[in-house]
Amino acid sequence: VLVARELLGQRLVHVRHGQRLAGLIAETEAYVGEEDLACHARAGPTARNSVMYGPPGHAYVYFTYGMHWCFNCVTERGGFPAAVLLRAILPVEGIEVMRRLRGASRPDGRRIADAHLADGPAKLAQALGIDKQLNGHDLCAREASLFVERARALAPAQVVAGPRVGMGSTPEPWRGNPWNFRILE
DNA sequence: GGCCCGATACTCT
DNA sequence: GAGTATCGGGCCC
Repeated sequence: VLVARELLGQRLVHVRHGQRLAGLIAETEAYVGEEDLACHARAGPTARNSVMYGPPGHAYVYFTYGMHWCFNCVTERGGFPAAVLLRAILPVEGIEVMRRLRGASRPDGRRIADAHLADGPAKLAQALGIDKQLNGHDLCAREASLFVERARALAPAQVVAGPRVGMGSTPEPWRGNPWNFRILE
C-alpha cells in the first residue's frame, strides 16, 4: 500500500527500440497477499501469478479479458505475493509512438488527447508496448529497459485514496479497502 | 459525461 | 464451463 502511494508522480519509463516512452504515474492499486481476496494470489501460487511470489522490484504482467495486458510492480519479500497495479500514466516522452501503439482514434477521426492515451491499465500497457515478454523483468537491474525514475514527491493533499476498481463480488473488507490511489486533477 | 454490450482467450475456487 | 484487476462503440443526455 505504501509503494502504491509513493509511486504516484514518479516516472515510468520503457526504452523500446532505443527510444524512451515515459509517463508520470497517475493511478495505482495495491494487491496484498493471499488473504486479499481481490489479489491474483488469493488461491495460492499458480503458473500465472508465480512472479508475485518472487523477489520485489520485478514486473508482473498478466493477460486478461482475452485481449489485454496489465502491468504490476512486485513488492514485499520473496514468498509473500503482493504487487502494485499501474492503472494510469500521463504521457511525457515518446507521445506520438504511444499514440501509434494504441492504434486508437476517436469515432470522428480526431486524435485522442494525450491525457487519455494511457488512462487505464490495459491502455497503459499498450501505449508503452508492455506484454508477456516483460513478465518477470527486473525493474531495478542496471540495464533494465523498463523501470521507474524519481520525478517528484506529491503533497498528501494531491493524493486521493478510494476502493479498487473492478472488484465485482469480492467480499468486504477487500472490496472497500481504499487501496486505489490517484493524483487529484 | 453516462449506460449497455460485445469482443476475446486465458485461467483454474 | 464460468469468470475475468478491460476497452471501445453505439447510443443517449
